[in-house]
Amino acid sequence: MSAENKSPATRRHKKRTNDPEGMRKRVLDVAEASFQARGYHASSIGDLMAAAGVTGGALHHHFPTKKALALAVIEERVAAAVEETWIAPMQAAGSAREGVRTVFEAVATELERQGFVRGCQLNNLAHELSLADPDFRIALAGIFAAWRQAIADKVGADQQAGGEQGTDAQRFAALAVATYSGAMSMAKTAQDAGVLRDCLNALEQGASPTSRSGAKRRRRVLLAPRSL
Amino acid sequence: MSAENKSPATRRHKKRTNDPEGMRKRVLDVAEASFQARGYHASSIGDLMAAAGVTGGALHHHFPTKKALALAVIEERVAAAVEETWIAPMQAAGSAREGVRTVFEAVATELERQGFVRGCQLNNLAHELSLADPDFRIALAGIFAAWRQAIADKVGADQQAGGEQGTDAQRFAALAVATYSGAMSMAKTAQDAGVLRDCLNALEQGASPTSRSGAKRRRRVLLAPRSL
DNA sequence: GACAAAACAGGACAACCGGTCTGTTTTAAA
DNA sequence: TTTAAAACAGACCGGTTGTCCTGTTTTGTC
Repeated sequence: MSAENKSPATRRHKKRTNDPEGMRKRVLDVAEASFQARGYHASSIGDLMAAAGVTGGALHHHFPTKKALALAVIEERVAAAVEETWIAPMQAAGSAREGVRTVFEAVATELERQGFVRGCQLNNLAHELSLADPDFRIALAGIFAAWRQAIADKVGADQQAGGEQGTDAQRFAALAVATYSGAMSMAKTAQDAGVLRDCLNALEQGASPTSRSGAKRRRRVLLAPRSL
Repeated sequence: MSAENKSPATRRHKKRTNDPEGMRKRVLDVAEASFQARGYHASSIGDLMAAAGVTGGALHHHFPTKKALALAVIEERVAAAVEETWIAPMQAAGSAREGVRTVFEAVATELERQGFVRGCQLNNLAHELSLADPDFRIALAGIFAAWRQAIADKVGADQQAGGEQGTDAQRFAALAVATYSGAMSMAKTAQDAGVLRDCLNALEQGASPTSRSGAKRRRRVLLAPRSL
């Protein structure tokens, strides 16, 4: 099966192209996709090798253990995904609330377009790996913290611009992240992205009672009387 | 305790107490705990057998496959956990918002008492198994639906009592469940239940923007949701 | 008591997992 | 050119996985 490359310029057939960066990227691509679709434990390195078209020697050269591979996926790919879909749009938004709405709607639209819901990469791995290994947990917690901080920073910017005076930035950020994460969890389980819009609407409508127009809006709630 | 020597023969037999219900319960107990602590794929049936003190034959008699065992855990234990910690307290609460607050605080207090966060059983399994098998996904989706419905029903009851007139029951329920699920996800990853209180406070403070004057509330999402 | 079915014991097994090992090729510095 | 290290190939191995199988004991029914 040789005698394929008989170009006179090439004296010997180099059937191997050393491309460490490219090979590493291919492995990370496949691992990222498989971890998302099947999870960490359900993804065998044999499957990953076959899907990426790499040999065991090559894979173990770049990632000595499966844990190292997962850690690389978390630190490089999952963090980048959160950066791309949340942090950057949030910084580019006109306000924190506008940014949250934009991301929710963009994700919902994208999910409806592609027809099925794979879930949030960060939450998927966080649930499976947080208790499995402290290194995993710390890496994942860092991404959550950066995500929340980006939203809180935007609220802080809004406040310096005169808005959001009654808002606690950290709490608002926690609520936004929690709502998104939980909504994605339900969307994945129900295979229906509609719950994302439900949550966004409920969030924007305000969670405080009777915060509708017409009457004086009373915030700060705390239910008044004990009915019943 | 009664008759050890029921047989006149001197050959010793292992005294075996046939207790199908008890053995089944023991297996479910161990499986529920292990799935919660380590997840489905990371829990081997060998470990479960050892922890429950049952043999392979016994386990296989009650649960032919690992999938059947997990399905039983989901339908019997996870559903019961949601019923106990959410649905029943919600029905017993004075109002929907009061019920949500009560549950959030109760869970946060309990987590702080025991010192670490194992996460929400439903969400843990939902993330790992929703895409793994349609049977898993449907069973888990049903629990999510019942959970949301219990909250929505309470909002409906509040509305019939004169309150919550401006609230969309379904959306409110989705938001409550999403917030709890997402907050638990962060709490598990950070091993800190404080985010539960942050989210609850943000929820009660109201997420509606302060500066928005004209409440242009839209009733329905326009995008026609594609099936799936 | 007879007897079929349920309940349980425990070994066996093939497939698979993650990791290691040795060897070969490519690269780049000296 | 020499040479050491990096990059890659591919076989190999011990342990584990989930499941199946045969056999034994208990239970319920007549």
